[in-house]
Amino acid sequence: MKHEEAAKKLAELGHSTRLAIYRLLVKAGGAGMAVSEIQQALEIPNSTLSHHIGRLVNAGLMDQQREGRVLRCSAIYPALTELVGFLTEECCSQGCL
Amino acid sequence: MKHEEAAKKLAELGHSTRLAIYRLLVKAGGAGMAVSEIQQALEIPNSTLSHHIGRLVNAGLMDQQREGRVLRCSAIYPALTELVGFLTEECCSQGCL
DNA sequence: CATATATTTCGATATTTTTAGAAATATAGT
DNA sequence: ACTATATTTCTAAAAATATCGAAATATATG
Repeated sequence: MKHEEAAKKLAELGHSTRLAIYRLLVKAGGAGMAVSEIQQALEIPNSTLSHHIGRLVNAGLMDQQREGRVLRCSAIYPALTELVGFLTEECCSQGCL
Repeated sequence: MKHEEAAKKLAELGHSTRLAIYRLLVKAGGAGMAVSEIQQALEIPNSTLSHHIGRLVNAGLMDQQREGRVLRCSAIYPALTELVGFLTEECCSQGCL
C-alpha cells in the first residue's frame, strides 16, 4: 500500500463515528449491514451517516450494493489487512510485535 | 484499547506528514531520532514539524526525551501493537487475516 | 555574559471537516 | 399513478486543522 493511500484510510478510520461504522461492518462479516441497520445501531441523522459512509467508501474501506430499497454495506477486508501490513512492515524487524 | 483512544491515534496517523514522521521513528528503532534529523529527512519548517510532533506525542504514539540541546524522539511501540490489535480483534474471527 | 544551536510557542490565515435539516432520488407495493 | 420506505444530495454554519513566519525558550560553548 502506498503512503498516501494508507494515510487516507487511517484518517477516515480516525473519526469516532466512522470507526464505529467500520467496526460494525467488520463484525457483521460477509452479510454486511443495511444503512438503516447501521443507523439504528448508532442513532445518528440520515445525512450525517450518509456523509460518513460516503467517505469510507471513497477511501476504499467498504462498499455498498443495492438490494431493492436497501443498500447493503460491507467492509472490504483486504483493505484492513493491507493497512495493518503497512503499519507493521517496518516494525516487526524491530521486535515490537 | 478504548474506542475513542483508537480513533484519536488513527486520526493522528492519518495525516501524510505525521505518518511519515511516525514511520521514520518506527524504522529508527530504540535509538529514535532527533527533531532536527526528522526535519532534515522531511524538509518542512520548524513550526509545522513541531506542531505535528506535538500531536503525535499527545496521542501517545511517540515520546520525546531531552539530551542537551537535542530532543530525541521515539515511537511508542506498544501503542502501535495495541492499535493493530484493536483494528483486527473483531476481524480475525471472520477469517480476514 | 554573549553567541550559536535546537526546538517550541505565538499568531494569523486558509482550508477542511463535521453536523444536520430540508429537499431530492430511488425502489417497492397498492 | 400514489404512497411509503430507504437513502442520498444540497446547503449552510460552526468547529477543527494545517501552515508557517516571527518571536520566545532552553541549552551549550567560548
